[in-house]
Amino acid sequence: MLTIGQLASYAGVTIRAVRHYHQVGLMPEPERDASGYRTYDADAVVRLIRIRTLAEAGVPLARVQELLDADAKTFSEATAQIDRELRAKIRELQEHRRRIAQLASGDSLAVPEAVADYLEMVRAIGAPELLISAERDAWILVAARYPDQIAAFMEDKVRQLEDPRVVRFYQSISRMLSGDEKENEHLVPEMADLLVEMFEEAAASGQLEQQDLNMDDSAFVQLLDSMAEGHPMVVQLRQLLAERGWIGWTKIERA
Amino acid sequence: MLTIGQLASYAGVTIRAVRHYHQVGLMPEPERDASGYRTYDADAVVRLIRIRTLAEAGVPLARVQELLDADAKTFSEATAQIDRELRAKIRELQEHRRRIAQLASGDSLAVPEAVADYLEMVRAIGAPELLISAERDAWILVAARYPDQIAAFMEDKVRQLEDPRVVRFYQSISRMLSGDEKENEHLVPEMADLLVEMFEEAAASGQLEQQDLNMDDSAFVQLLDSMAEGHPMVVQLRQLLAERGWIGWTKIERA
DNA sequence: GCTTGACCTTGACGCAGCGTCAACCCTGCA
DNA sequence: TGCAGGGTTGACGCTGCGTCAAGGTCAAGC
Repeated sequence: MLTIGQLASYAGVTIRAVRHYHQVGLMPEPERDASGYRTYDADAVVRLIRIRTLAEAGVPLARVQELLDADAKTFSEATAQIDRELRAKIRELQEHRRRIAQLASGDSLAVPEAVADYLEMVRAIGAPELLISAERDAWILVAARYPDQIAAFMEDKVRQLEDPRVVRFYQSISRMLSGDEKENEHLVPEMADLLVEMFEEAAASGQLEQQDLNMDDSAFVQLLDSMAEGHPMVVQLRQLLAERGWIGWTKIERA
Repeated sequence: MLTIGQLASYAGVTIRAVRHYHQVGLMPEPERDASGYRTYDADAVVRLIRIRTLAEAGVPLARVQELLDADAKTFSEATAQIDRELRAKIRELQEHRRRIAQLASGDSLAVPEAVADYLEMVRAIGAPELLISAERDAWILVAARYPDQIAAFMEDKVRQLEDPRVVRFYQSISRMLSGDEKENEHLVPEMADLLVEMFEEAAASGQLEQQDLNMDDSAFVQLLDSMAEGHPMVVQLRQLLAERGWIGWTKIERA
């Protein structure tokens, strides 16, 4: 007769594993000796080795029993099923590897490549890092909300950068952030004028209606607005724009 | 301001996941409104999306924090590390697939191929299934105890099958199991004679000493003996062998 | 006969990442 | 005012054991 330790060592498993198999009903609890020790015979070793063999092949414990007393047909069906599950897990992990590799190579966490490219252009024209980082956050939101449209949005934004006034606008922001208060008193109204000029053009060419189609979720627009309003400059600008008849920020509308 | 449901839906995760992230400290618990509801802002959405992005790439939650505020170098080291872990898991699963395939194709659970081949030969010479199944169990034990030597053991056993007396011995067992009591009274002493004859030869050619080298674990020998003693025929045979000066079963010795 | 160390016992938490009740409160709309 | 559809905390479930904790038991050496 064997103790649990001898059983476990003959079968090449841990004592804890044996007790676990008792607990889940894979092996019946054996007789106890006078002092309460479990006593095993050779058949228990054989059964335990069979269990171990299946477990080491990736068979979930919950299905080991069914495989142990399966006929050839049932057995091969079950192994085929388990193999499918193993393949699925492997595919999942490979997908993880793909994503990890993308993150490692990619510019910045959680933004699609198109956004990263756009942000690089914005940086190139001299926008401050503070703004770039704020834009990145905003576009992360947009990309999560409209994953299919983010590429089109970025095309639009890149085209807008061709307008020298847009470039001037970003550069003004840069000057504002590094400059002193006094200078900013000129700057902000100038920027408002610039924006109004562009808004009028956009309205004339029908671009404002296109905006309506894209940004149909007003709660989401409010959310993006709320991010921008973290900066006093935006608040100030929106005030001036409102005086000139334009409201909104993420989504621009005539008052 | 957002509720937890809105936050979760913007970020594309479940409410339960958000609460879990609070619990493990990945996201700080936000302010509550008058009625105890959690209230979130846009930054929370951004943070949550970043977390989701990492989690979906297979980064363990415990390391997400560290990756979120890592510089480029730390980040790439960490992702390399995680990729190694993913590869290791994939290898493990592939090993499981290999084993499952072996089991599916193999003759019988948990026996090495050499044993399965030997058992097939035993079956071919007309041994009864009961004995084959008992032999299989015994060899499962031996293979687990001496994995490196099992192939050599099988070579020995296959060679033994070339002796016509061994074949006759197995066939006698077959007759015994199917025959009636009266006939067995002759059979068992005959079998004992046959065994003694072979033992004497083995002793003369020095094969018994080789046995000593292989079976050095006396507790294990006892274990195997105990399996055989499940059958009254073995008990009877051992009695007769003992009278003729031979003791043991798994390991044969002169009295 | 006593100590020592190795082995046995049960019980319970821990791990990863949430899913899924349960039982109850809050809010907005008809 | 009632109801549907949010929200809240709390706790168990899943997988396969590892790892304490707090003992009782056994064999061996003194």
